[in-house]
Amino acid sequence: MGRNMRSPTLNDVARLAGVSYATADRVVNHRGNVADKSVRKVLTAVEQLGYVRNVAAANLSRSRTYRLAFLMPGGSNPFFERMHAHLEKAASHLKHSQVSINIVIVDAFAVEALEQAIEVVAGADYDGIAIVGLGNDRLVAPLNALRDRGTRIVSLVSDLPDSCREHYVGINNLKAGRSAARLMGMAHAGGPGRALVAVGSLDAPDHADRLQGFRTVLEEDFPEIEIASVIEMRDQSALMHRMMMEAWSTTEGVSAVYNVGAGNEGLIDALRIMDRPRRFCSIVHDLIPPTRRALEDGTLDAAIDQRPEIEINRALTLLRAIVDDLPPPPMPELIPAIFVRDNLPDETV
Amino acid sequence: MGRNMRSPTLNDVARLAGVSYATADRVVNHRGNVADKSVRKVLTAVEQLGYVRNVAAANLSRSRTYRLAFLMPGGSNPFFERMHAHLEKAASHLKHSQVSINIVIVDAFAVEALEQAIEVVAGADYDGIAIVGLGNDRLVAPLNALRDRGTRIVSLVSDLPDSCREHYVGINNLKAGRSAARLMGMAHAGGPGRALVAVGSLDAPDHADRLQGFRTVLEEDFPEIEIASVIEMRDQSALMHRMMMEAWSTTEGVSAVYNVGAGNEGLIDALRIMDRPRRFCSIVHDLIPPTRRALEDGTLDAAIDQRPEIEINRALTLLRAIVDDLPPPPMPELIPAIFVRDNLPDETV
DNA sequence: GGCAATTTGATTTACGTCGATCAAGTCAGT
DNA sequence: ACTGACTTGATCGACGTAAATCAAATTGCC
Repeated sequence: MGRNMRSPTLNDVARLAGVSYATADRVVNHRGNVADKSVRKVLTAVEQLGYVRNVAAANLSRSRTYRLAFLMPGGSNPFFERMHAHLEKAASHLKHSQVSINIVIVDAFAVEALEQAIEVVAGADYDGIAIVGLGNDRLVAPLNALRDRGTRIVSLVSDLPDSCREHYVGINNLKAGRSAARLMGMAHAGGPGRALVAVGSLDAPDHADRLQGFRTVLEEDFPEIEIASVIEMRDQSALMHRMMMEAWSTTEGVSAVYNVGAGNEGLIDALRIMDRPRRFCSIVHDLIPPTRRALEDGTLDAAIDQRPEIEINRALTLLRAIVDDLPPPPMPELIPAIFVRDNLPDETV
Repeated sequence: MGRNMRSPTLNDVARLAGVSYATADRVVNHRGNVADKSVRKVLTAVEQLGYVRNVAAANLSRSRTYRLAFLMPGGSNPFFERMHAHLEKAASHLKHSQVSINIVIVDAFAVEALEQAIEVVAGADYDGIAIVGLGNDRLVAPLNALRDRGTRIVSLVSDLPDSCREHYVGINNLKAGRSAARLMGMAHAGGPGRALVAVGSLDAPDHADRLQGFRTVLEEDFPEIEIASVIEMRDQSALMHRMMMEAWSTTEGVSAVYNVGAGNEGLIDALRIMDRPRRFCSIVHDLIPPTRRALEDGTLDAAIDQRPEIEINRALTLLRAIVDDLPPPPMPELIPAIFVRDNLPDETV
């Protein structure tokens, strides 16, 4: 523990290894054409000194810029709008750290569109990309091609096939669904109940996971709560409104509602009209302006949220780290956040 | 939006301003001895080009090292143990970004000890420090002295007097207490209830805030739930156990328990012994091994957590940013996390 | 108009790395 | 011992900034 612990430089390594700077450089930068004996000497010296290359100096030297792209759904989805907004903010902040970020809009749920987008970015020589993924095998080939051209890949919100990305930035949707069920169970205080469940698409792995988690916990721990019906709609707010009203009028004794996917606006409007009993529990996903307002006025009891801003930040730190060939900084697991009326963030979300 | 938008250098600024590099440097680095006219010309050019100095190059040039210190309670508190553990991890990761971190252990709740510690670090010429604060005016003078010596200050977990720090990294404890009440209310499903509340010290502003938030929500939204008694103990686990058993046997119809502070081990042991009714709600703060186990086996219903690892990470990014005189990156508000049995992180916490 | 003080320009070194180049060295096989 | 292939050493010029020096130019003041 010396006083002025200057970190060792590559020069120090070369000197200790008894080789020239050039040779040490050849080793650490994998330039090849080095005798095994020298490689060993250099690696030993690296180990011994605890040398890590000074990334700032390295990037300065090669005037490195981080060229990143984010492939994600756009348009009318308020969740992704929130994500975009934060990404823009982060991008303008990082502009002065030589990071440039392109946002590539992709149609939601559409494998072909995503496949196509991947091929487009493959031509643009990005250093790293973040993809809101789909668990479809058609993506494996183009993604591997991308990787072979030197582009690093992380998946965001929804995972890709394991082999295609270096990290997944998102929550465990099984846990999210389980948590919803737990809250709903708590809200029934041991009493019986009937729940209406709405889901965007059961093809989407995240929705399927949530529903499965939800089911499991109800069965295991709250058998007196029954799932009256699972309504599938492709995140359509208007459809949600209609079907919810219908289910409400045709189903007896509904005590709870859980929306696995999007389309919360329609659900909330329906809830406001419905003549709910005093003990009624409604749980949705994603904190967006309508759900926030509904939490505040008591129409909703809880919203499970992924904290998309945090996910964006993580994706960015991760991408920068892996582009630099550095181990990612220690970060605790992303947790499905449970929002109630009282722990909402101050900023208008 | 040109193709290869190289960021402008100080040389570009100087050229545009019609002065020499040396003069531009004098302006941006506040070295003085520059005519007002030149200052204005340079600043205009900076604005016009959107120049921001290349921090990597700057730090390389002056071989900058970030000397940071964390002043926080140590010893037997499992919450701070968790915090320490993560800080060590982060420190060893950042060692190779020229960041050195010293942890200074301070007695919890002790103003004199904190005051003394601040004076000690004042002699060590740190670039920045993070302090688990106390809202005491005795700290104002030494903290200002510190700041005048060029040390940047952020408060962590518990705030300092406003004027003494540049940022506060921590949750809003009012929201935390309110959330606890909301969950407890939900768990009573409109029925009546009596709650036992335990608190570490009402002098600690965070505990006081939590209790006040808790009270407010119960009064406003769940008037049928009554606070049977508020037991104050200085986070003593054994005392907690004893007093909880006593309160339990002397109070009729207790339906819920809320622990505002530490000492959860004692509470959990008591809960396990107590013959609780089927619908019973227990809520605590801080996810630590005992509370995690208690959530898993159903002894506890919810734990409100600050995510200390995230707080550490934020404090570190913030400190680095302000030491570099840069605006901090956009980060969403820290939210009291609600943990139930089902959204616990995988890692053993 | 002249002296001193202030302001400016020009230039240099250093920071640690990358990506080159070029000459010199080693070694195997013939 | 000679060729050709591989291996090494030495060195150089970026990258953008900090920090310093010294000489030159511009000011203010009487």
